[in-house]
Amino acid sequence: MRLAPSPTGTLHIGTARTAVFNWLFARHHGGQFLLRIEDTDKERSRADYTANILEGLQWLGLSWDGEPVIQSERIGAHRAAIQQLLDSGHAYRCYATEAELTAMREQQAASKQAPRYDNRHRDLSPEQEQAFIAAGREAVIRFRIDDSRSITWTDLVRGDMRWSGSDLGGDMVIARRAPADQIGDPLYNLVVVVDDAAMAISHVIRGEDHIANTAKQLLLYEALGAPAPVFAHTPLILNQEGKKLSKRDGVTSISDFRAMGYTAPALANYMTLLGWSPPEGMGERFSLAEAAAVFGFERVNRAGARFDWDKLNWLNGQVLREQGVGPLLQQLLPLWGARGWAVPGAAADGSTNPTHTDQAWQLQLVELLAPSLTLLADGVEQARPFFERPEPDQPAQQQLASEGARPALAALATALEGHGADAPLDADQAQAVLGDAAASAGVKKGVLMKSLRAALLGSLQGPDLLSTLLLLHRSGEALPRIRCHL
RNA sequence: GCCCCCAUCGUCUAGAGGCCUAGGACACCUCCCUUUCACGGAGGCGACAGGGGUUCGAAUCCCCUUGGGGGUACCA
Repeated sequence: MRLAPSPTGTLHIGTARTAVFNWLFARHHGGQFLLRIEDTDKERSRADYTANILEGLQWLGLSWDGEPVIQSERIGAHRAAIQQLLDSGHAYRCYATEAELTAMREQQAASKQAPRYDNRHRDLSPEQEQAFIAAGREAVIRFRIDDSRSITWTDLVRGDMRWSGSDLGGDMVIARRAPADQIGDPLYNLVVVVDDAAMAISHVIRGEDHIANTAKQLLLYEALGAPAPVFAHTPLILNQEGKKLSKRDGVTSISDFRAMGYTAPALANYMTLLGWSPPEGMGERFSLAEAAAVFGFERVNRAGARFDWDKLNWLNGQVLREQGVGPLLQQLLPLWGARGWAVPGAAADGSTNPTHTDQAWQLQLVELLAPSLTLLADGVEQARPFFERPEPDQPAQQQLASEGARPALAALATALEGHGADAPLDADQAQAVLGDAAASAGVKKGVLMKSLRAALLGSLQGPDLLSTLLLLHRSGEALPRIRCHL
């Protein structure tokens, strides 16, 4: 198997999904998963894109075998193959100019005909060729496509496929324009076939958008005398409108998903689910390794699948929680650190709160926050009020200004002082303190709780209040936050 | 225009002629848990595009229609 991305952009989710299927199939059968960087389009290829693609695959856990093949380094083999096709009469030079071809297409369009090369230079006499050359014309190299040919193959996803040679658009260009005594830059279809053959690829697994290329490539394999691989054309990932997902659809790069806080297991899981369904009883939450154990094209769907953020989000939340608070804390720590939180001697206000660097305290905080996380980044914003004193939002301000709020908080402050500002506080004790405060202030406990939440978090929504109180009390923040609203 | 492909809840899908009163997941709604939100638990809403065949019997097979998608480069 192989993945053959072209470094003309960052690792796209469609490419990544193709990689997933290749990887799954390779691992399932104990085959090899190779990489080939298709950088023959010098205009658009960039080294940083190659780096981005490799990084993305690595991050997703799609390990490949051996060193990636750099296609541009194989130009010798490509030229040799073209020479072979020229020698065997499968290919020839076409001297038609850009302008001539454009005119031809316009004429075809005007008469409502399918645009195609009319094979005008297929059987030029040596004299005619000399005339073109003498006139200073350069030539592309075209591969003969017999209109009467029928091309068939059995696709692992789509079953028996049949293509007519006459629907391939005429003799195809396999080398760019160049002086007639040279071979110009080899083009995609030729290069893919030469490289796949050289790499001994047995199964070509790629997107549905390559189906038409398959017919052309099969003809090339035949002319080159190379055995053709088995093909599997997977359905495409569609956008909300049901069209092929493209860069224009916003977030489509693996690196973007990563930056947004999506985890590799969730993304890989989701991409696998887009077009493949696990066997009965397996559930929808699985690792790549688990999927590889049972993967096969029998369970790959034929219709395109729309990308759905809701489900990805759900999966990501699942993954975040399933790993447990320890690993979750380890992932959060760098993000917190970037904000100056939980870093010894680098608290946001310049001071140091020793409790913030206490691991037991941190673990409790993560445990408190975990249920509400969708993205890892949520664990930053939601942790904020535990490291920085929050500015109450509108609803919280209203609550704090409401009747009963101040007496309730005053009573609570007193009760807390009575317990001891520095004395350890456990859940039972906190409940007792809360009960006492409500009673002595003569307010309903609901009022007290709501007001306390507003004072502590600056918001009427948030994690479990009792645990929040406990955590903030330990960091010495509970009492000050209550007092400042008195 | 031409060629090819596809078609089950809003979305992703299960279903390979009787196990289907069409199953699951996400989303949505209700309830429970919880003096908030979320998590979790229990329910609910919700689909075989249409029309012809074949068959004792069709979501499953065939044909047509409709709809959607992909391709049609001297890009990959």
